[in-house]
Amino acid sequence: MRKETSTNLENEKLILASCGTSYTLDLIGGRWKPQILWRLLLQGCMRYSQLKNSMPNVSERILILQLRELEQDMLISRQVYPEVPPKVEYRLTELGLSLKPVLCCLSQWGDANRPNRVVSSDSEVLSEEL
Amino acid sequence: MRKETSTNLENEKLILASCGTSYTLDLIGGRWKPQILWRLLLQGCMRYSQLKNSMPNVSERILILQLRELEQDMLISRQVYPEVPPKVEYRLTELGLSLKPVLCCLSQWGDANRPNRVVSSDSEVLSEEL
DNA sequence: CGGCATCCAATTGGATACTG
DNA sequence: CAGTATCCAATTGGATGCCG
Repeated sequence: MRKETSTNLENEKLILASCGTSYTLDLIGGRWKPQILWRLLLQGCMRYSQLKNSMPNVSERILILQLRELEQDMLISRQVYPEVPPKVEYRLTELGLSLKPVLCCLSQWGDANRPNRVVSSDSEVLSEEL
Repeated sequence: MRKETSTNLENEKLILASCGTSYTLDLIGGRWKPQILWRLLLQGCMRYSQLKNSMPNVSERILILQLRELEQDMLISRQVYPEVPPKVEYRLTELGLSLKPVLCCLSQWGDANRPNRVVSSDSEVLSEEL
């Protein structure tokens, strides 16, 4: 006979919740993934060189690795144009686009609770638009 | 004279957004932090041994490190009772409690989009993952 | 009971140079 | 233009043992 039925229920809930949370964090928690995802969210579509030039603090290898992971996780798509010079475009997939409210949620909490945060009106504008 | 005013605005927005997102992820993105946070969210208050016994897959050192980080980031509080044997209780701070909607958001997206996810009440399958 | 110290393995991050 | 390859540093994760 099992005691603590309600505790077991609580346990199942937290296991489910923490699993889902960890899964999401695994996908978007990479060092540069938020920046990549936000750029693609706001720009819609970007070439590799655009991404690279807009993120000067990340080395090419790391950027490629992050892009490959996002691609394997089906969050972004990579389209190669077979021309010379080469042209590769990245954009969010449907799954990636579905992350929008999640990213928005994370951004808002972080912006609200980050010390020494920027208090200007840009953040509110951002919150409205997203 | 600056060209591309809209592009600059876009740039500011994404910087703000990705900064806030990265900040939040830095706080909750630790390997075991989702589990800890969810436990404290659902249980309200837990002793160290409770946490440890409920998370058999994490070593003590790592668990302590994660708890220390959460404490330094003001997400959880650590209360020591000066008695013998020692007694230490962990609970969420107000800031930690404010993460609830964020964690819910992450959990829901992960649960909805995780492949091979548990669709019904299979507690056995879940037990394996913890 | 609730840790900390030590030591080690694994993963991740990164600078640089080179290529089809 | 859009990457690879190589090599190396840093961070993280973890098992074990000891302590007040």
